[in-house]
Amino acid sequence: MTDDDYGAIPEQARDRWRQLVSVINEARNAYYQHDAPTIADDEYDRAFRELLELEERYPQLQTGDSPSLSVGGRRAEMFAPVEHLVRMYSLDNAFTDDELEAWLQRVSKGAGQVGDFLCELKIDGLAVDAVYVDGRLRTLATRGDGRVGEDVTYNAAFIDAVPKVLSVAKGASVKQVPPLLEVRGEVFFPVAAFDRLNVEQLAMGASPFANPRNAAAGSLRQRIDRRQQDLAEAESKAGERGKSKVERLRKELDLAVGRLAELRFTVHGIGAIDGASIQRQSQGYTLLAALGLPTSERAKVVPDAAGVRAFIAHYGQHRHDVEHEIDGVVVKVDDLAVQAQLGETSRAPRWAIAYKYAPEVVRTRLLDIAVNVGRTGRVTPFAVMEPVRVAGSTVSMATLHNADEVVRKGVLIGDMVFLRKAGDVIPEVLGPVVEVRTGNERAFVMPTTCPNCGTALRPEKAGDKDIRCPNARSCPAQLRERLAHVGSRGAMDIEGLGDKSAAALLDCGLVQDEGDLFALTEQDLLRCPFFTREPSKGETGTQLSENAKAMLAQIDVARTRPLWRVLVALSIRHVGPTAAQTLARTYGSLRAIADAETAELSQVDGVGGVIAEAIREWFAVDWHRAVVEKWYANGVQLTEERVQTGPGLLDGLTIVITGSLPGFTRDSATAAVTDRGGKAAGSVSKKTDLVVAGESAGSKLDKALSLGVPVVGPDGFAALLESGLPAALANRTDGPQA
DNA sequence: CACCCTCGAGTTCA
DNA sequence: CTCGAGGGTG
Repeated sequence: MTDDDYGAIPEQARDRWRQLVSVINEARNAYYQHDAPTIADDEYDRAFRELLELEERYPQLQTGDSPSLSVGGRRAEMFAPVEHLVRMYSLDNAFTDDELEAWLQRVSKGAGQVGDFLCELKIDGLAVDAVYVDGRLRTLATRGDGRVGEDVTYNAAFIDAVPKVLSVAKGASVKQVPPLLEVRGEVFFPVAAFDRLNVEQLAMGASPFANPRNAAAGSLRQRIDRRQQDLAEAESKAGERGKSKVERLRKELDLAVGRLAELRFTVHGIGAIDGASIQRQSQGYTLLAALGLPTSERAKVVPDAAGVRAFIAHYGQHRHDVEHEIDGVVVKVDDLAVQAQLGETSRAPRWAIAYKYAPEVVRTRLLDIAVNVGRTGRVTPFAVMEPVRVAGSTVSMATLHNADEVVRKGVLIGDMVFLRKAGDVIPEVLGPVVEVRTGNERAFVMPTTCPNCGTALRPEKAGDKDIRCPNARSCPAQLRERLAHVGSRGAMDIEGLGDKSAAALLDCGLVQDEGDLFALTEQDLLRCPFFTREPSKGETGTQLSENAKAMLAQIDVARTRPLWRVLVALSIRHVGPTAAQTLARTYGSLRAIADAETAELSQVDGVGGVIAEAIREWFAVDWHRAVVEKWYANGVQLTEERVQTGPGLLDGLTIVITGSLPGFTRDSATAAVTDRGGKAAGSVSKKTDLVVAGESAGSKLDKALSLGVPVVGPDGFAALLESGLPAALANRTDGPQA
């Protein structure tokens, strides 16, 4: 039983097809009408390929308006599709050393004798396919989907680095030029040319290219033919008036051609070849070089896995000493017989891998610096950037902390900026690429009034770097953020109460502030479309959505949360989980804390004059006290039994937990420590007694090792909770020192 | 009064 | 993760 021809088409497939068609058509329109792609090329290719596959399976889908029927559609008008003689595979990636080792293992298992490896740099450029017939360039095409690419032969004429005619070098081992030769390589801009190009782009008022790959693709895609036609046309009917137009067109053509001339080309593979036989990949390179094709001087044959590691390590150190940008190293099994033995998967050869260097710094355009108002009124500038892929995800925003920080980083709005992921997670703007400044950039000016409520901003205290919106009572941003904070994991932990629902509750007028939260009823929520859904069969009237019901249930459960969570939820300045826990433990009720003298409060460990005063001031505000009263009236528990904890197993110990531990969440692991009288600190210092490192532990582990703080794994953590520090230390994983 | 250690706050993307 | 800033110690 097959789905072919007359089988029913699953609804999913039809939906997906519609989705793909709209993505593709949209991308084509954007590209041809505005010359500005909405999606990345590989995304387009992926969508197109998926469409073809889908239509192959369900031919009924291929209606007359499918983009697949106009192969490349309008794209074909630009650059005709070219089928590669031999399919161009993509390469599997290794992002970590472990993945590299796994590949080395697989290779040695899959082949009896692997022999040499060929290591080469992975150039950040555009993969192309060149076909030479009788030594003459017949076609140059982009990689496309690996089977079919776009014909850019016309432009190839202007790329000096791509040989148009091959000839045999004197003294070469080959006797003659092969009658048919298909080579693969990378077209790229050297870093210096790339920077110049971006300066040019900016001068023309166009966006700079984010990376050399985009620049190479953009340059290769230029309609040189059309520009030439336009120029010829203008010249033929050039009156006095048309003269400036001719000049302009000529200048543009020169620029476009000049760009192509700056492209470099490095070959790194053979597709089809007639009239020559080779046994090794490296031998192939020698042959190509002998024919006058540009091969990399940096490719190196190494005898074993150790050689591979050394090559990778070397260029990891000297990444930026090369004239082009490198995103990694390609490792290939050199022996073609072994390559054949290992074979290919459906998408990539098993005999090669692309090792990608890990910590990435990319460039992108700083479009704007906007400001955000947080729950405490703090005004934080953040960078709004052209979305760019860095270290595994697409980033478009990054915090800039405060106005001083913007000045310190020296970035201007409109700058090209360096961006990285700090700790591989949090995007961080490093600074501007000053070389490509045009003078059109403008400095960021910190607003003086709140963008949300218009209140004049001011620092809380003289000398503070942060400036704040003092309108805590009615600034919409602060209200929303505070409300969402009540629901957050560190506070009352109400699932379903986040930014979105907080905004909805306020917009619909269901709450005036966080005080009304615990009085919410089903009837209330029904008045707000955000929390409702259409009635299904058999129901009458608008219904509460499942999410809304769940949120109400969570709000109900939250009424009996421990006192410290209530304290955190109130957003009292400087009172976070740690201070709240000591306060709750010391006083046992919110009333006692509200009534305490500042002198008394500041005796509490971790609470000093500033925090004590902040607490007193908070409770002195009428509407703050009203919040507490409303919560109390609606059943929120404001006291807790002071559990007399006997001497704990971990009394006086400071433990830092990093990474993920099997069987624990971050919170439950810290709770396990504090329950036993220990202190679960957030950062490692000399005072740390023990670091518990779980899966994928990060910089804290490094810090511990450098400070000589003992480190244990999950086993050690179990021992710690069971029988204390000495038992845990028996499980040290950092190489115990005496 | 330095300094170091912590905490709080804001924050990104899938 | 990073910055700012409070708390505590020498």
